[in-house]
Amino acid sequence: MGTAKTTAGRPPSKGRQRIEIRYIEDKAKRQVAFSKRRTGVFKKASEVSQLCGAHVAVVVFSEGGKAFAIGNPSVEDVLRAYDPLPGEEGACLLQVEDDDAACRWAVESTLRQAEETKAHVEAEQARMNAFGEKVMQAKGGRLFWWEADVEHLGVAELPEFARALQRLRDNVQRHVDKLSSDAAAAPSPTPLLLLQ
Amino acid sequence: MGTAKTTAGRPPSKGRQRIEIRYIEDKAKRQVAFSKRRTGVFKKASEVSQLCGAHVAVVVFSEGGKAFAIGNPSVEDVLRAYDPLPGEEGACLLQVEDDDAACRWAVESTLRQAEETKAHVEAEQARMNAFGEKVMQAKGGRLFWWEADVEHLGVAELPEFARALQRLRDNVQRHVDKLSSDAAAAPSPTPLLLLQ
DNA sequence: TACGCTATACTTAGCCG
DNA sequence: CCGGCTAAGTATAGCGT
Repeated sequence: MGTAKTTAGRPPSKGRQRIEIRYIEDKAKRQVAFSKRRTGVFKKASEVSQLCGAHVAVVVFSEGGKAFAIGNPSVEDVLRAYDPLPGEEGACLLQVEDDDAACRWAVESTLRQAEETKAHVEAEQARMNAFGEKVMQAKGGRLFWWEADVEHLGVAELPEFARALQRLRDNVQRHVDKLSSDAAAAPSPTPLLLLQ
Repeated sequence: MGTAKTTAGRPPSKGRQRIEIRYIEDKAKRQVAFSKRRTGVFKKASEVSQLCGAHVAVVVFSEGGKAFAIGNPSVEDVLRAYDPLPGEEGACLLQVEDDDAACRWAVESTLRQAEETKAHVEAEQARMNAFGEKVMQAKGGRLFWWEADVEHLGVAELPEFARALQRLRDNVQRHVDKLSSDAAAAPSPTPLLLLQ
C-alpha cells in the first residue's frame, strides 16, 4: 500500500488532465500543445469541409512567427473570397470622428470591400433595401443581426459596441435632419480623415 | 422483456455514432453538423490561440454562401500577415501543411471549384453576413451597408430605422447590465475573451 | 430552426523512447 | 522534434422538445 502506485516501476500514466484555457507558461509544454492542437484544429476543419461541403481556410502563426495553413479548395481561394486581399486600395477619404483602433480596423475593411466590389455591394444593398421587410435580417430566419450578436459579445466589448451604436444613431439623426431641411448643399463642412 | 429495450417511453439515446468523413447527403443532417462543427472548430482555434499565444484566423463558408470567421488578434490582421502584400515584404516563413488530409479534400473539392467562381461574387454578400454574425462595428465608414441605406432612404423610412437602432442600443444596455451583475456575483477573472 | 440530453467516438495531457 | 501509449476530458450524432 503506502504509495504503491501499482505497476511497480511504471506509473500507468495519469491520462489526460484538465487544464485551464490560459496561456501555458511552460515553453516546452506550450510548444507541444501547439503542435498537437494545431493538428487537431486542421483535422476538425477538414472534417467540416468534407462533411458539409464548406469552404474553409485556417491560418495559424506560432509564436515563432512560423505560419501554418490549410484550406479548401485552397487557402488563397477562401481568403480571397472572404476578402479581396488588399494591394491597390491606396489612400481613401472618409468621414471619421472616432480614432478608436477597432474603428480603424472596421473602416479599413469597409473601404476594401467597397472599393473592390462596389457594384456587387450596391446590388446586394438594393436587395437588402427591402427595408419594407426590415433593414435586413440574418439569412437563417434569425433575429436581427444585432440581437443575435449582442448575446455573443463579451462584457469588455459591449461598452464599445454601445458607443458605436450611439454614434450610428446620431448619424442617422443627422441624415434625417439633413433631408428634412435641405439636400442641396455639398458635403464639404464635414471633417475628413485620411486613412490608408 | 421481448423488445422492451426502450426504457418505457424514452429511448436511452444511441449516443454518438461513428460516421464516415464524407459529404453528408442528407441536407438537414448536413446543416446541423455544419452548425455544431463550425462552433467546435472555432472553439478549438480559440483555445490554440489562448493556450499558445498563437495568432489564428479561421474562415468558413457554408454551402449557402454564408461566411463565418474568427481571428486573434483579428481575422484581417492574421490574413494580411499570411498574405505578403506587394510592397510590404512579409518576412514570415510560410509552411503550408502538406498533410494527407489536406490533399484529400483539395482533390475532392476540385470538382466543386468550378462553381467556386460564382461563389466569388456571392462572397461579398456572405462577407456582410459575416460582419453581422461577428458584430464588426464599423463606426464611421461611410459605405457600410446601413449607412448607404440611410442615404438612400426617404424621410419616412429613417425614423423607423432610427427606432431599430434605438432598440438595438437598449438591447445592448440590457445585456451590459446583465453581465455586470453576473460579474459582481461571480468573481470570475475571465469575463470572456474575444473569439467566440 | 434552435436547443438540450445522453452515450460514445474522438482528442489530447503527461510521459517515454 | 516526432511518434507512441494510456487514461481522462471533450466534442457530438441521433433524438426529443
